[in-house]
Amino acid sequence: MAPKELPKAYDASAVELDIFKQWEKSGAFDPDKLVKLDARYKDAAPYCIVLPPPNRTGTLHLGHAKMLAIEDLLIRFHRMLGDKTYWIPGTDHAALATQVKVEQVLIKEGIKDPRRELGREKFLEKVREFAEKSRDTIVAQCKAMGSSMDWSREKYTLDEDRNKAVNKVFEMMFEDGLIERGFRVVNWDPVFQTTLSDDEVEHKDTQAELVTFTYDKDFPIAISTTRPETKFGDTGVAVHPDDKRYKKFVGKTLTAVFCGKQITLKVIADAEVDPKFGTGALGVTPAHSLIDADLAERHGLPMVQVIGQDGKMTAEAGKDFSGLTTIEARKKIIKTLEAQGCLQKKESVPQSLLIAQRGESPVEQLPMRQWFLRVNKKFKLRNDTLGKWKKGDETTLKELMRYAVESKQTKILPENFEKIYFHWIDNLRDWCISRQIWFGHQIPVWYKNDDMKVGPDSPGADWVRDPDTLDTWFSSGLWTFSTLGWPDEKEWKKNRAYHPTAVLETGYDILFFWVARMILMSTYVLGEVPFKDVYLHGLVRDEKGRKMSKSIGNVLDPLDLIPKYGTDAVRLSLVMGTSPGMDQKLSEEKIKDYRNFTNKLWNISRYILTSTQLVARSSQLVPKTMADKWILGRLSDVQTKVTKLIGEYQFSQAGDLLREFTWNDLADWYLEISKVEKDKDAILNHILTRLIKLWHPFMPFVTEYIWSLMGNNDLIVAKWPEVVPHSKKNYRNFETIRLLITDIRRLRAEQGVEPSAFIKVAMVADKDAKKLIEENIAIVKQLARLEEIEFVKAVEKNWPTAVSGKVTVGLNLASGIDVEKEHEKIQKEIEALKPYIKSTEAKLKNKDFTSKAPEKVVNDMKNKLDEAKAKLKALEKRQG
RNA sequence: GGACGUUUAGCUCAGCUGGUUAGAGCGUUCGAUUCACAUUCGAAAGGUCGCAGGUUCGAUUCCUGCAACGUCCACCA
Repeated sequence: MAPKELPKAYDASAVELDIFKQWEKSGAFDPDKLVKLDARYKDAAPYCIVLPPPNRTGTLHLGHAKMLAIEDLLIRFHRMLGDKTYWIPGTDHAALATQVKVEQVLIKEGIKDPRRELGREKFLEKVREFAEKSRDTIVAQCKAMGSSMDWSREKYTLDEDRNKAVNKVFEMMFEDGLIERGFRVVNWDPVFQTTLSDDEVEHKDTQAELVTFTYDKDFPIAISTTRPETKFGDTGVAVHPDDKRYKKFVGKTLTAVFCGKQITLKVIADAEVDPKFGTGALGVTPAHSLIDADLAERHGLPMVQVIGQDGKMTAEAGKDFSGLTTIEARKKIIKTLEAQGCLQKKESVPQSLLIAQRGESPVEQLPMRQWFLRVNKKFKLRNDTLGKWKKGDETTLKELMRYAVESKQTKILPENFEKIYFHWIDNLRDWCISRQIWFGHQIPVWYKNDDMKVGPDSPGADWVRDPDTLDTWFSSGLWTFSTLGWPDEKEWKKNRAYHPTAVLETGYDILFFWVARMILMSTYVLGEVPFKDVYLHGLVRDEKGRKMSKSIGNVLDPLDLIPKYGTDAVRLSLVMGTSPGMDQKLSEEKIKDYRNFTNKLWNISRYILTSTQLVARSSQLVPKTMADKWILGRLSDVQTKVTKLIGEYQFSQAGDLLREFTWNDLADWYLEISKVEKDKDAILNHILTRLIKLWHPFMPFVTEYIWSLMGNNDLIVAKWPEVVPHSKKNYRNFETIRLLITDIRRLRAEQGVEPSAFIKVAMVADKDAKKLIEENIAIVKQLARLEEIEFVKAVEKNWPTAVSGKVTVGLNLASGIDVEKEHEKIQKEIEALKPYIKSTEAKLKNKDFTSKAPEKVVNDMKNKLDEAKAKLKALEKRQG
């Protein structure tokens, strides 16, 4: 397209698709092909990011879009800096989440109980089909966002290579005694019929009824509980060791008939019991409370399971209660106790109910035979680890996780999340890793009678495989190195340099689920951290700060926004005005603002392209005027700061600086100046070239398009502009001119002067100021719309006047002005100035201040005072 | 119960290790449409930096307490 024909408004949707295809074709996404594009990538430093793999549960939301925008920004920045960038794409099978989703879909389609009706293989077929479709959608969405990932090496948490990694790590951990099968109390989701890890269980504040009673009429100790139905499983009563009321019972074994069931209770003393709560005695239910299970273990109490996996009472509850739901049983028990006269008190208390993370179903704690990863167990390290331990040294997984962050080998941003991370680790319990769902990595263990063998392949004909699958986070934990080829020796060796990866960028909501588990896996398997930095972004919320959800109907879909405003605008709106770890309120209004900015950049480029001759890049750049020196100085300054800020993950600040330079300095001032001073082709091209590069990581599409219109190709691998030193003096001088022009414009607006009219002014200026103005006389005249500037000793009394710096300027208006009003206005300015001068003088007289404050601060203040005094003098002179 | 975060202009947010008379965008008000852009341009108004103490020559910035809002964690049954 010839530049003259460029459309007035940038049409993102008309160009984005082609640009993306061009990038893909160029090979810029592939670290091994980069060198073909530019030789500087030959021995370049590796820079690797793994994409937090989106769940294959449907489509991407704005949180994903934010993640993609930030990661692509980093990747593009580093690619331009000359790093060998490798951004690894992939998706997550998200075991339970996906299976549940598919089940819902199938139920909607009329299959009442999909798993039972279809059977494992057919059901899994449906899940895989759904997952495949999700994957296609996700990939398309990532591409629409402009993500420059290497699509030729896409990974999946459930593909064959990842399965090898999972099996291998399972075997290693089993061998080291870290993974073991055990009969323990676990979190059980009765709706989805599977175990859950502690992190998948949430607490919900509710009101519950706390009942106080004795097990039967003759029982000497009363206890309190919110869950009477579990009391069939009580095997002990715990009291505080110093509690005098119960001292005589401690160590004794009592019996009772609880609602028709004979139970045996050992009275134990444990410091964990709070003597002030309730009656000070606690009925211990080892099978249905993790806390009680701990107590029971300490005191050797047996476990009696009274609630089954279906959430109903078992035969252990006696024939009157077995088969009832827990709620039904609870009501009946209270009634029975009341009738027996055992009930002492009923009161409403706040209680935090355990519920499953997805869905609202309550979670039961049940004893079950499951697989556990032991985080507090000592084991012998297979590698030299984190520079602290040698191969063969003993430590625990918890220690590894803690030291990785403590030693700053992994830095978390924002820093306060480190505290939260440590707190989580310190309270971490063994991780239940087996799930009773079908979609996932099947546990690589085989059984034959009492024999057990670990490994993916069947040891023989009579052996049966464990039907359970692994917690989805087990495979996600390996993501940084499983995607780089581990455990395949050849692949891993090839990619070794990319690990530890540069940065993990993700939402703070999965710090524990994922970030911590990656640190666990990587330090255990490799002896090194998975990434050097963790950048945690905040959640994207609606304009009122609410979570986006389908039920509220406030969801903004990236796929709707992109065609409407352009990808660049969507990306900017997710990066600007945000800081790490802080939630962001996003409105469509904001996206529109950045669409406007995209268009501004487009028009700046359009103007330069259509009004200048393309200048060869090699041509010497000679700033001629003060304005030239000013804008180049500004550009240089912005380049330095933006480079530094992006390196520090301060994207919003970097973007703000760029925006200010682009819109304010360049468009509003320098381009207007260029219309007056002329002959700026070389300098304008120089600025545009750099500007487009600096913006590229933020808004890749429009910049790449402009780049092509400038007759170049592959901005994506262009060299990040190097910083040229500059003198600050030049542009400080020019600021004086800008200030003067703004003052005149304000005076004109105040006086209602016809904006297009050229008027006469008089100025009072000292020698230096006069020289400065004369040097820039054409600019001042044009931008302030002046017909004539007369330098005088004093401005006529009835002319509207402004004092800026050392210059006093007055408008010579043909029609009369409101002298009274003018006088008042200036008087007001004088009155505002006086207290400032007074307080500043006082500060400067204070010896404590002048002796203790840094010299620069004192000097700056002196200068300010001088300026203020000069201004006051000029104003007072004006008033007569 | 513990921990963390937030509180700055009508709205959304900057303000990094304390140092000018606290900034930006949006919105508002006034004005402008041949001449890159009305997805625009010029100008203006608008803040006792949540409250109370403390440290300091100096506090929006550091410390303590309080309040409101939010988040995470948690074995008071």
